[in-house]
Amino acid sequence: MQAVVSISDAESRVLEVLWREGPSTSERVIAALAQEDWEVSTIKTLLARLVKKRAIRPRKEGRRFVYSAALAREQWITTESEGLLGRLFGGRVAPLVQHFSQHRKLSKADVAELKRLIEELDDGE
Amino acid sequence: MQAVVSISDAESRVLEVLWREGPSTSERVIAALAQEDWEVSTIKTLLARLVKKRAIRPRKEGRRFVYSAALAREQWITTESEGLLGRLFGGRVAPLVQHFSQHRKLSKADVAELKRLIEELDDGE
DNA sequence: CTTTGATGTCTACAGGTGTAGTCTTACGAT
DNA sequence: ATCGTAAGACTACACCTGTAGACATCAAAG
Repeated sequence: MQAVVSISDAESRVLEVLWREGPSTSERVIAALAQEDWEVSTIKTLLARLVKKRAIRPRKEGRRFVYSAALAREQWITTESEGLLGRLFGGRVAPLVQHFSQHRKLSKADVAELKRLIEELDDGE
Repeated sequence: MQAVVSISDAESRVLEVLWREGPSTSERVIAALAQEDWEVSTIKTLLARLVKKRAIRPRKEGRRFVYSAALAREQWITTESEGLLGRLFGGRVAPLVQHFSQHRKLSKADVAELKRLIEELDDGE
C-alpha cells in the first residue's frame, strides 16, 4: 500500500495491465504488452523492479508467479495528478481546466460533461 | 521553441525563476532560489543543462551571462499536462475533475470557480 | 600590480530508468 | 531418460538526474 517509491513510466505500463486484467502470470502480462514492442526480457525486468518496489506482489503458483497489483490505481493516479497540479497550477483544478480551455483543447462533449459534473457537485454539496 | 527535450523537475524550478523574473543573471537566479537550499554549484549545473537543452538562452553581457527562457511556460505546461491527462485519464479533462471530486479534493471555492468557467465556455461557444 | 571573489566550465558520482542479454533450472514433450 | 524451452535471477550498460566539488579566469578592489 505504501506508494513511497515512485513508479516510472515504463513500470506504470506494466501496472496498467494488472489493473486492467487482474492478477496475471508474466506470460499474460507479456501478451498484453505486445503493442509496446518490448523484448520479453524487458518486461521481466520491469516486473522484477515493481516487485522490489512492492508495487506488485508475486504469488508462487507452481513453477511460476502470479503477479497482482499491490498499489491501487486510484492511489497512484492521485499521487501523480496532485503532483502535477501542485507543480504547475498551484494545486488547484480550476486553473488546469482554464488552461485547457484557453488552448481550445476542450470539445463540446467535454464541456457538457464538465457542466454535468459540476452541477452534480453543486447540488450534492 | 522546440521543446523536444524533457525538462527535469529541478530544471523546471530554475526555469520558473526566469519565467517569473524575466531574463536574469545567474546571481539573480541563485538569489531567487535561496529557498531551495541548493549549493551555488548545483544551480550553475542546472543552468548549464538548460542551455544545452536549449530551454534557455544565454546572452553575454560583459563578463557574465544573462539567461532568458527560450521555452514558453505555456508550452511547457501544455506538454506536461497533456502528458499526464493522456497517460492517466484517456486524454480528457472531465475524468480528472471527477477524480478530484471523488476524493473530496475540491473546495467550495474550486467548484464555484469551475462553474463560472464552464458557464463562460458554454455561452462563449 | 596583486589579491580576491565571483563566474562559468569540467568533472564526479550514486541512484533511477529504458532496454535487453545471459545463465540456471525445472517442467513438459518425446 | 533426454532435451528444448520457458520462467525467473542476475548482469549490463548508456543516459538522465540530483547534487556538488575543483579549477580557470577575469574584473574589481586595494
